[in-house]
Amino acid sequence: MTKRELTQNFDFKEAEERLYEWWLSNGYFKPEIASSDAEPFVISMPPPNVTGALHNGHAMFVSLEDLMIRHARMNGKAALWVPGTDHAGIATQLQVEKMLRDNGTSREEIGREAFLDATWEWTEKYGGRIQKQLQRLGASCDWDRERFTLDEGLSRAVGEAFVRLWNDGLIYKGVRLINWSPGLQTAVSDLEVENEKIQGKLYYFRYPVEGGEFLPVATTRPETILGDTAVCVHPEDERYKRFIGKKAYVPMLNREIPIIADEYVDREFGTGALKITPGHDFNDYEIGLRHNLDIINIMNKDATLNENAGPYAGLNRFEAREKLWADMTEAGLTIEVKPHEMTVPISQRGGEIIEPMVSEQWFVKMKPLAEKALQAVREGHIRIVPEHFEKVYFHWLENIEDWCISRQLWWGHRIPAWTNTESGEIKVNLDGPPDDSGKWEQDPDVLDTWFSSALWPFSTLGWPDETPDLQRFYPTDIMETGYDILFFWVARMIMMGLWLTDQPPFHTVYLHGLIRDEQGQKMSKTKGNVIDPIEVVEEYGADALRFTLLTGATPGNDMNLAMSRVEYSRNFGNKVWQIGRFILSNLEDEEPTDVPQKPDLDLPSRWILSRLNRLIETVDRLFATYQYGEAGRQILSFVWDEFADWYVEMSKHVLYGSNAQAKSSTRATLVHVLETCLRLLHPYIPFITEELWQAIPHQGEALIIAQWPKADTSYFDEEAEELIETFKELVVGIRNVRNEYKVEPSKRINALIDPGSLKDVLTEYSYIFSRLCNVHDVDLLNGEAPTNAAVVVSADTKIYLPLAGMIDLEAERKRLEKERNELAAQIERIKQLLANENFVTRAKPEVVQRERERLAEFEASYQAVEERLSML
RNA sequence: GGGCACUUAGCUCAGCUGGUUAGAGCGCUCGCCUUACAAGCGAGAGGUCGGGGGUUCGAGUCCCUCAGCGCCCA
Repeated sequence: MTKRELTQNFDFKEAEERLYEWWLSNGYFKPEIASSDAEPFVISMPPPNVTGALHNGHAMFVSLEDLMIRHARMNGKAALWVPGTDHAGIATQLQVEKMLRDNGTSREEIGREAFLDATWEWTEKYGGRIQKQLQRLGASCDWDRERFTLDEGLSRAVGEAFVRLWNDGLIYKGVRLINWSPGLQTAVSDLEVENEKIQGKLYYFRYPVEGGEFLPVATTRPETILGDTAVCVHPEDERYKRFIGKKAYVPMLNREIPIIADEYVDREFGTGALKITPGHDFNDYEIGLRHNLDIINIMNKDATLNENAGPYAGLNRFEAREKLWADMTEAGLTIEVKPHEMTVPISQRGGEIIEPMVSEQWFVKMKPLAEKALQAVREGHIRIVPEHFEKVYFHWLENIEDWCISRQLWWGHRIPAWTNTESGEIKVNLDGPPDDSGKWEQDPDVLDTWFSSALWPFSTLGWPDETPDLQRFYPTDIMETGYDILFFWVARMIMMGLWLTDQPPFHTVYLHGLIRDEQGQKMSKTKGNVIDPIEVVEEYGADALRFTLLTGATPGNDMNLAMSRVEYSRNFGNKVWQIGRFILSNLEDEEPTDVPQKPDLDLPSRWILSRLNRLIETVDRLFATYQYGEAGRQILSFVWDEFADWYVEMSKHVLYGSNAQAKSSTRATLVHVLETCLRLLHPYIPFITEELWQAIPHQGEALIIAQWPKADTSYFDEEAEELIETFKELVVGIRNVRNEYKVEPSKRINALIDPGSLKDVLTEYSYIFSRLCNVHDVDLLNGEAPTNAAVVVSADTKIYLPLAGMIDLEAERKRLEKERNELAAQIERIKQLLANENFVTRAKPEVVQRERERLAEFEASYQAVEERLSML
């Protein structure tokens, strides 16, 4: 490949789409790019809503999962990332219903079949948008294997799962109190209900009791009085004991109900007497079951009151509350109304208040499924990162309730159950009615969308068929998603996977946090603080967004996304680009693709290669424990703070010099270090690294399939690292002096070195001073140290900077005294440490040794500063 | 009510096998267009790591406790 002239900056707008297309068309995203016997590495993408648009949660999972996939691919694995979308029952149906309303019709009007046609049209129109947006972020998933929860294969999987669970006795149909969404007109599961704290009221009133007495009762929902089937007191409550067993009369309806006793009652709350409405309250429902109470449903599907509410029929819940209370007041039955903080159940989707209602629905019996899921994590077959979410997972599964899976919607997988119109018998059958009698009616409901999502890791690979993909790529490896759907999705996948495939669907769950705005506020349209990832990509490039998300968060913790961080990430990309430009412009005709021979390496090269290989080792260690953020920061720090700021600067002396062999060796080192860094960075910032890699000398056809670097410990070079440390200390010291004495940056000054024990190396590499702190002549000190000079000290090395006419002896004394005091404090601290016998005997030997060495250095420096002070 | 996290520089956050003088970005001060980079370079200021107690030779890091803030479940 011929070298390209690099533009001044990376033109991500031009390059991103081109590179993506190129990767895609070369089949790099497919696991088949690896050798046929390669170990697979598989991630199932959390399927976004088919008609949805990209938000930061998507950007987060793409960044993380693409990083994992690219890393695995570079490690020679058969990396497979299965993409797809979710039919999102409620959300999509709501969108289509709104469209129908806007067109002056409704789903009821056009009927089920036409509605489904309209919804398919809708998904075809708006589906695909999210895929393109994922691609803009660089998602290297295998689009040939893309799936949709409602496509034919997955629908078959859903049917199969339903049948198996039914046959195993884990699915049942029953009448129970469920969460009803009056706005959506469907049942929802416990998880789809959110509890919101509100400032409500507690209503105190008098419950009429036989014999003309009254029992004081308090309630937060007076309208449910109409559905009361008992009044309950604590069995040991002296105030009310005598009422137990008597009859009470429902206010305004005069329906007769019993007064019962149950220890559930909290004597401290309200009046200590509880009205029981089993038809509209979960706690009351439980009490009702215990006491065999009647269950009266007083509401219609739209939460208006029904005929059981007598004169209040037809009113909605809130009107009924007002009217009933007014009527009771008139009847002299009310006592008082007090402000009361309470929680109300809110629909996750519709936002309206959920009504507990008795209804016939389909349920999955969860206990047997949960048992297996608990075991899998307890026994370590599945690991959750970060670990503390395991506790959350345990707690939820240990207290799990049955899952209401039927939805009174049309968009979704229709329940494959048939009811005999004559006998009422229920049969589950996948392909049409159980027989041709014409007496079977299919259940009108569809399944909760999460039911199909729960099968995702294996249904996308072909289950229930034993396809080659299922055999090779299942179980998958990592499930990466947000902690907010741990119960909704992750736990259910684990349960279904274990039950239906006898295997954990993945061995690791990696949970990321939520993305908030810079102030830590949740992003919302109403607050107007939403950051659109696509806009960020357009302004700063996909790499910048990815790098920010990857290095700005730790597993399981929320992240506050600040645009200043995105900008910084973009700047880092630019820094990498500029290093590339510098190296390319200094290669002349050389095309080094190997590291130079070790004997040819100069000190700076030995140093940077040692640092590079340590970096690789560190990054590998961090990757092994999923610490991608820390790994990314380490790479940045190496590239910017060590490679660019020091090695590249030092290399200029050689590159601009005349020693051909030294030039060659330095060029090779520059290319090698950059090329290795590009490989390390590729999973983070795939676009700019691929573009740059193609431009510099390299082996292989594409960075995306290049080998992940391996640390070569033979490059570890403690001596070089210590020497360069000393150089850096001296250089910073000289720059500091220049700054303090306000020496013009452009002015070249001279230096006299008293090299102490480092004579040879300081002499050989004295150019470092001239190049990095603009020092003109660097000479060895001959004889007496000059008086009119500032001094920089590191251990037994001293550098004098004769600044004729600029040195204020008093200022120099102060500067050195400050330094002396700091050194003295350090020496004192270490001496105390070493005087502590416990430290010397119990601390690790290398720690003690290190402290001894440091003490020696500090003492040498101290002595030098002291000497200098005495001369001034 | 139960459970789980969090509290580190002015702001936003790293710091996961306990071990140099606790780091970064933004912001702030001073100085620089030094032929890869002003999306940059150089030099700085700024923190008793929420309070208290404990374990340890040694604690931002482990344990207990209190406080504050947040999330999940009921």
